[in-house]
Amino acid sequence: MKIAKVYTEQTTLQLDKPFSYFVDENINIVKGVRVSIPFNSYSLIGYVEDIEEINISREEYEKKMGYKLKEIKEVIDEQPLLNDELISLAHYLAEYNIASLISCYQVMLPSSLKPTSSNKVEEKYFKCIRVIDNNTDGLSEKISALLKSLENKETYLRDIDDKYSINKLKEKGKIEIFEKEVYRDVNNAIYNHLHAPDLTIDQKKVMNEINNSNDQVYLLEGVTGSGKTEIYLRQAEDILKEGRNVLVLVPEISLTPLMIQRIKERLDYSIAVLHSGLSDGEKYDEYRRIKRGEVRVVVGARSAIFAPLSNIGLIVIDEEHSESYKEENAPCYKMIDVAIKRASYYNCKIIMGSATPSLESKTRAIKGIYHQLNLPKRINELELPDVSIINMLDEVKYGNYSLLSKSLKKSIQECIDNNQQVILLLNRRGYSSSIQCISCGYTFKCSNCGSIMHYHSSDNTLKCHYCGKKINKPDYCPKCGNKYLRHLGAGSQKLEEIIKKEINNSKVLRMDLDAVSKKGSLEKNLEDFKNKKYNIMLGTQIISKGLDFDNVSLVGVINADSLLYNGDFRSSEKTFQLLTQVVGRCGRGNIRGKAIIQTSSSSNQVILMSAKQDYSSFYQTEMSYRKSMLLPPYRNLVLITLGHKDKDKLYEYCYYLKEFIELNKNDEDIEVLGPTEPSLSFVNNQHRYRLLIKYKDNNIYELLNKIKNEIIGKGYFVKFDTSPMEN
DNA sequence: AGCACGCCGACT
DNA sequence: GTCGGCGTGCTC
Repeated sequence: MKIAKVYTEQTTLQLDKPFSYFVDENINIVKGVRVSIPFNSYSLIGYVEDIEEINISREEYEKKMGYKLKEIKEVIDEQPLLNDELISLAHYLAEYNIASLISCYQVMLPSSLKPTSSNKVEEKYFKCIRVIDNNTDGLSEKISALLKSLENKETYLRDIDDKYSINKLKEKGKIEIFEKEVYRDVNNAIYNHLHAPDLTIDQKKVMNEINNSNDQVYLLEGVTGSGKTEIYLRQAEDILKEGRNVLVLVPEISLTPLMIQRIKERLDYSIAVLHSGLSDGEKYDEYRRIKRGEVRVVVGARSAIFAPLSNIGLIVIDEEHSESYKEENAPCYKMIDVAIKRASYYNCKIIMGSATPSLESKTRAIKGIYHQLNLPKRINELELPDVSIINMLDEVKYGNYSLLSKSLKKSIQECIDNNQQVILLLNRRGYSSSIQCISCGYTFKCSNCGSIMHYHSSDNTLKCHYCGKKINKPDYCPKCGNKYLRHLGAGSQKLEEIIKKEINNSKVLRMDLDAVSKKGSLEKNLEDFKNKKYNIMLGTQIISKGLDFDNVSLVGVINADSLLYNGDFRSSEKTFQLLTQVVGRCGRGNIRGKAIIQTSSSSNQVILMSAKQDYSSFYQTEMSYRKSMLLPPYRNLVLITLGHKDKDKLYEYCYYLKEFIELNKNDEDIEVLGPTEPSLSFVNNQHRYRLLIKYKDNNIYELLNKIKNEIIGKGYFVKFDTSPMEN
């Protein structure tokens, strides 16, 4: 008798175990496919983890196990969805991130192949013509010419205008029309081939260092515009020549077109793209092209790390420090961890580059876990932009309440008058933010722990997301008594209006989420900006990375403070990275770039250091802060988010759980903080609280699994994050 | 998670 | 009497 061990599509940890189903002898089934199954009183999609051959009867098995077996209703796939490497990767993901196995399979697969009941995508077919008899006897001149033109190849019916003659040929049995599968083509642009530029001395040194080393992970630290991409391209070229494949990760969907262009201009190998901006159909097709071995290079955002590419010879991770490499939903994986796992399987190198490496990665490089590489200078001896800092408090003092300082306004106008282009960064934090006194720049800090407090409009309070302290929002600034308290983070539409009104000849391109989410519009917008259809690009963080326009000579940062005061221990790091990146967007052509940073904290060290692009000072300063506060990378964190519709009950349970952890921890170095309210404290009709575990080098997984088992079945929503980016 | 079952209050 | 609120328990 055959038994299928099936995981249901339900991602809850409570159901994170296989259920046995009876498999009829006549059913063709292999492990690793999706099936339709009856479950409890309803019907679900399941994933067949294993098929077992058992030599007792169904009745005996049922008696022994104490439950009735149900039968698989339908087998959905013929072939396994994933190969052995990716199956074991799913198990690793589940274990490492304390997530259900099925949720791991679901993030790894494109939605059309996910084991869930939601939408299905089908292959796309075009009608295609094939000649079966090329004898032209008795045909008119026109029709025989057509038949000749169709010979020895397959022609899409839609490419033939003369449908009448085609029908004639078909009637006479000269041709047949069949359905041919076509891929939905997502990156069909063709670029002119470019020759490789000469390498700088630094670049040569880096290339040699990689080629002569057997280390696995390389951290390529290079200032903006230092030619990191050239290193990726050269390394990729060598690997592709050897016959091995290359996986390239970029932080945002918006950077894929540019990366693909760079690769296509230089390397003549087939490329696939994978990111969430593709339609389900496109993703399905790209996925299968990769799986069938039809592509050599895959470019994509975070989830592309699960591309079914085999024989990987190199993984490139651009802008290594990027937050977007962290998945915030279960399984809350860190892409870099997955990359390292896959690289060890294929025994290949990972090259990750950044101008501002994350503290974790830099620390690993210093310890020698990663191999440090440096590109300290911009190529062509280009100078870094000239950066000035504008104190917005002074502007207010002199009666300018606008979002634009006089100096920035003047520079924008100059730039436009000289036919050059401007990038303006407007930082905005969506749901909750801090508030700041417009007059003295005071921001509210928690009196318990010194963290920045968040404003919550629902009950007009300020809350500390670290220790949980909550106060009512004061009406006046406690420092200077001013009653104008401004929310950090103003809208991009407002700024667009101001610019249109105050700057002559401005042609503004607004790049916010709406502009990017619409399919194809991003590429078009970037292209239009490159072709100077616009002279000002205004946007949020998406414009800070990777963009490379020769004609941009001015970068303006509207409000450098908004990230700084978002109440997270990584806020300094994020601010430094963002400012350094965005300043690096200008002065990449022949003109020396200029950057203007507007801030209400003009003496803030982080802002001053990013203006100087001084990564090493920043690293020193921030590390000593992290050390004194016992924060990563000196400590590891685990964030447990719990949810329930009854807020009081949830709060009480959080305290119970905190106690539970205290009792079960086997090491004094393990500390539990909270419960605290997350910035999104009410989701899907559920309240949320979080507990934060801090630990040093202990093996925490035994404890985490105990916690998991304690929570399971109590009716609470739970999410584990073993490498949280925030607190 | 999602569904059935069951126990209680307030309606025609 | 019976409709529907949600707490509880189970899923091969």
